Amino acid sequence: METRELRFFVAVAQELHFGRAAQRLGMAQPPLSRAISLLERRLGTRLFDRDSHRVALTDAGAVLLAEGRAALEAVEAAERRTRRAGSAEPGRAGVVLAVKAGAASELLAKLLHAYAAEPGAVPVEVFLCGPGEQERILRDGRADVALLHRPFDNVAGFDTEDLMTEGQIAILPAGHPLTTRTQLSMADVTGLAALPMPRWPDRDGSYAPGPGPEVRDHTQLIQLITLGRTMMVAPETSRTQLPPDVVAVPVPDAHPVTTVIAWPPHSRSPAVAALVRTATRL
Amino acid sequence: METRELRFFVAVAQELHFGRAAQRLGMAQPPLSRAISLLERRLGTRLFDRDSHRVALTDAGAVLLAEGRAALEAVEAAERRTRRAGSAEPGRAGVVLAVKAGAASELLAKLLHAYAAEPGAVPVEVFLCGPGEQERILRDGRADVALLHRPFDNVAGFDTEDLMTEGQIAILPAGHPLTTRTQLSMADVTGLAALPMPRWPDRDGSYAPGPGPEVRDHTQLIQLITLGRTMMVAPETSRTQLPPDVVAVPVPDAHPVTTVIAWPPHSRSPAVAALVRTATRL
DNA sequence: ACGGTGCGATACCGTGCGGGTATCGCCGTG
DNA sequence: CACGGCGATACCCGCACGGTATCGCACCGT
Repeated sequence: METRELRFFVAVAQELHFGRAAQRLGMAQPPLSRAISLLERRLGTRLFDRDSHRVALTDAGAVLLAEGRAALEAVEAAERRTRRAGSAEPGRAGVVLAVKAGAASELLAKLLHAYAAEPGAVPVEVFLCGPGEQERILRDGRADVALLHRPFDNVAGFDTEDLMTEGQIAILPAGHPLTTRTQLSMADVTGLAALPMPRWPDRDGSYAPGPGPEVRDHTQLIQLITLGRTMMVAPETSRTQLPPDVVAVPVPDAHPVTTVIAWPPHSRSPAVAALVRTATRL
Repeated sequence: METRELRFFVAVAQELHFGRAAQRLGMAQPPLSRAISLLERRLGTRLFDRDSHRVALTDAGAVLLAEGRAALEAVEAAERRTRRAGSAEPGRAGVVLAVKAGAASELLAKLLHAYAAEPGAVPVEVFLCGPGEQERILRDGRADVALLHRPFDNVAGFDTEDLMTEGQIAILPAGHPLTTRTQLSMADVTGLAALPMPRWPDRDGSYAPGPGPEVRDHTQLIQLITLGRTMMVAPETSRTQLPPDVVAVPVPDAHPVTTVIAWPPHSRSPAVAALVRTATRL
């Protein structure tokens, strides 16, 4: 199976419409139809149930959609990582480390400092990204290694080492009634009609419906908290980056957050290995 | 990047010889040379350092070899799983479970029995394979889920759930001096010149050099033990399948063996999920 | 009931790319 | 120094892939 065919298939499977899929692929509809039915013939299986007015995935099609997406990502990751490895002087190829902007900054600083002192250390480019984006960045090859946060980030398919575990705190606007408490429970902070939790964008950039404000990054969120529009529950160490006009209150029963260092399991990079070794020794 | 190009590249990277690689690919050498240099141009990077008498991987080439192999495996897995999903009647697609022949037989029986009793259970095909082969079978899509044994099998890249942990026993020919002992240490059993550990085939079917006999499956191995030619260290539960003319002695300091159920992290199969759920509840 | 419309399938055509053969250029070797 | 082995280059050919035109079908509205 060629990646071209897989891309065709995935486009049709997403659109469930040959015409629109063809448009998205920048081609005409007939060759797309032909390519799909040729693929079906080669696989010995229908991938779509289609009459002239509806297109639906078969069971086999659903399998190919899940598996094929993963495969396409692997191919693209291979391409990106090769490009990156090639655009560096030989023997000194850097690594890209993906971290959530504003998270684990102290740990990150210690890690970078300790790693730089290692013999044979290589330049580390830090790729700052939005919440939950590290996973995608690491999967698609834009990064070689990442700091993720369980249980928020999905670490499936990566090798990981735990680095630290911490409790969470609620971050509230100054003067809010709850700020007088010395600690809160999750029941206290979820479902506050006056202070709904913010909504982060999905992978495709869209927002799920809900009462909270739509946010895109941390500064935006902090600003909305100071304005008394929302609140958040975050790991304890984020306390160090808060402005003076918000208040942090521990939430002992919130799920503890574990910061892990993650890398693709087939990584053969000595630099990634050294970075991981350094991280686990902190 | 197309999988065709990747296959070309991997062939050359393995052979480090354009002529032989072309032969293996069933094509002539010139188009292969052209394809590789076109790929290099598209990636903006040399993949091989080559003069007229030597071909060697560049750093970028090494990256592409590791990443590209994983990507090709993902594509082939997608293809196999789709074929399998398509060759079953709709809604009743079976699952393939890979297990090492002769291992965890009691656990396996309990699992199959318990799963069959679940509502919505689906036929489970058991794929019996040689030691360490499960990983490959699961990675390349011939199986959907597998029972693996840490620390022997490499579970990197899979999601896993631990099922059981057990100690190991040494399996010796009856009458051997060590069989009088009530327990042994690893130091006792490794490096016995008279009873060298057997050698299992590599993934490519070849054997590493060493003193032990070359074995291919369990019955062969057991027979060699009864003949007094070798011995083995195996999980405790394998005791139930031993013939009467061998002796098992506990080895408390051997690394404990954990049987895990493993599946590809992107699996969307409800049947696999149900099987895993059943397994963890045993 | 019937023409309209939207969509996938089919028919047919041109071209560019992938593969083949012949040959060159380079270098290590007896 | 002639030879042989190997990768690169030159050139040619066939076909597979993509485009346009059109068909067939099913669901509409009137």
